[in-house]
Amino acid sequence: MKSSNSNPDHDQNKEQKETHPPGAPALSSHFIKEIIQEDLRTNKWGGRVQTRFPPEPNGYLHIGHAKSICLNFGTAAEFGGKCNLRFDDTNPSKEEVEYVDSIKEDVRWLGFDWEDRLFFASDYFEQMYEYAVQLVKQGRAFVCDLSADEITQYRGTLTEPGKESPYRNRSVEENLDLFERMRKGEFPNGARVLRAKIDMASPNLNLRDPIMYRIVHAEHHRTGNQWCIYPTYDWAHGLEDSIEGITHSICTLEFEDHRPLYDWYLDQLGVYHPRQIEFARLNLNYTVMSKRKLLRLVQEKYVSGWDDPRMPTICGFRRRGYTPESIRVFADKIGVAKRDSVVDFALLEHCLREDLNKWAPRVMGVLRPLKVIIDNYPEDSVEELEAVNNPEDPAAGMRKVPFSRELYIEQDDFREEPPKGFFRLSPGKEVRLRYAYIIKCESVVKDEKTGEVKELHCTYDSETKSGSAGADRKVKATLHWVSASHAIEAEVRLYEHLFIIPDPDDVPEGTDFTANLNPKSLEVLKSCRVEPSLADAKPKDRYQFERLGYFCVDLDSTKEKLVFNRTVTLRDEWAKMEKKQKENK
RNA sequence: UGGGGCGUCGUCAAGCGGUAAGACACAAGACUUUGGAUCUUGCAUUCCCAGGUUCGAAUCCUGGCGCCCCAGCCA
Repeated sequence: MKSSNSNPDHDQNKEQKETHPPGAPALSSHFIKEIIQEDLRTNKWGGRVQTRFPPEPNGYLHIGHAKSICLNFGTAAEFGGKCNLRFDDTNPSKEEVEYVDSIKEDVRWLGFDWEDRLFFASDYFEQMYEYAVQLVKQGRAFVCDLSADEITQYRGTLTEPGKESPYRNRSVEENLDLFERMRKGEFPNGARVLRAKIDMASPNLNLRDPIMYRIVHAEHHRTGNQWCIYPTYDWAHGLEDSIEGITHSICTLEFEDHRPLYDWYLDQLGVYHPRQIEFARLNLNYTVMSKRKLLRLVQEKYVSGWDDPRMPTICGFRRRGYTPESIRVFADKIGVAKRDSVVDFALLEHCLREDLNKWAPRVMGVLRPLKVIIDNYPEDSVEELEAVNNPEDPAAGMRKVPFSRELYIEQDDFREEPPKGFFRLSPGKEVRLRYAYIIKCESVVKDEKTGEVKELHCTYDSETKSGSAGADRKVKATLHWVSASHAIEAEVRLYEHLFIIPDPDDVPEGTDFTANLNPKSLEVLKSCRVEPSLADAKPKDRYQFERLGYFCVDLDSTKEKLVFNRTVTLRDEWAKMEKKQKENK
């Protein structure tokens, strides 16, 4: 990861960098770091720290993978070590290049660099085959002719031991011959497998003569038709780690039961032997994380695709406007432990706001426009008002915003009958327009039939212009606005949690997680108005729309038609109050 | 009922025998031309439960209880 102290330039009219340099290094500690520190102290690995991120290219990466990526790349970097990007491509029937490309893009976007260490399990197929031959020669592996069903039956159950395969005691010569012929393609899919000879009575099912190779006549995205036998995960993974000289092989909890097998293979072979360490995978409330469920959301069109801004995929968060920095900080804050947990989505949003607040340029945009006419403001006059680009960063400078007689404000900022605690605009009340004047609502024009508020007639106090002597008069609220004739029309896509309840899998009998999909997770507003300084906004640019939230220019956006995604709202005390008031009724 | 893990604030999470960090969330207040940001304060007499060891236990021992994972030729 590169680090830099230079301040990115966030002037609206200049290029916005998509990513921002990482801040201070993480300081949090966890049990894996302790293991590494101890190993460094005892010089167990000759002072090396070598990790790897080993995705299977059978789907898109999600925020759970981000935790693993940050753990593997981040921890290695912290101890002066290296982390490999390795594709675990041992199952040609499920894997595709589309996925390897997206995975590389996502890891890079998160800010990590595998340098020249891009590896594929398939690069080791020949070596793995030789190791398998070695095990056969040692009498620790055999070719089994049982069918898949039979193998299942022979395996026994959680409480009963399994039975040994009738093929278990074939001679080394016969096994060698059969295994070679498996490789040559003499047998159809499923006809035979190569199995390790361990212990059919082991209480750990993984040790009941596990399968090392299966016959799969399928084209592999990298090796083509070179192979028709493919190694299983358990057989392959430790070998991959061993070949690459991994020191700490970090994986998730469900592989804890596999560690004895990982160790057994490496011990039998007498080769370099990394240490496998397991940690709890990330769960987030209000979303789902399993590849299977994510795939269903895409295939059944509940979302527009893998990069739908509501998806917990890395590309989804990217499109939504999340920053790599915020995800890295999040990964650090959630910690690493062995207990199952569900992290509050609010923490991720907190990390996002914390980052964006520092540098996102402020602009004004009105989502649901309400026309305001300043009756006592000169008809043809236009003032260019000074606006601060970012109060958190004086270096971000100022910009001009045009002000005129006809404006738009937010519909939410006006109430004909203001509820308790509402101190925005209402009939007879005063409010400040940001960077402009204090205005007073004089009258309300409504649609005769529907009663809908069409426009507001106001007057302004010319003595109260921002920055002037009379500007210090206190009013309860400051509203954002745009000049009607200068504003640019834009589409804004509003997002909420994809699911309506914290645990999407909490469903009544007979339904599934899709029953908890939030019908309001996407709302498209077509006639929003944004200030003219946004005319040159390009996809991926991020802004804070004052008082509303952070927004990101979407990939669909064009010069003619701007499209924004709401990345995250600002914290909103009033919304909270209002919600509480409603709940109390 | 076999094996492997795990149980500390609403949610994450430190703690490694010396008397419960921190973060998010929440609540109250200050400040504020973003009801944003910032600041201040509050928020586990108690660590799944019950015994025991000890001057002293969240940490050690014993016994319970609860949750997660494992019976793919997936990873």
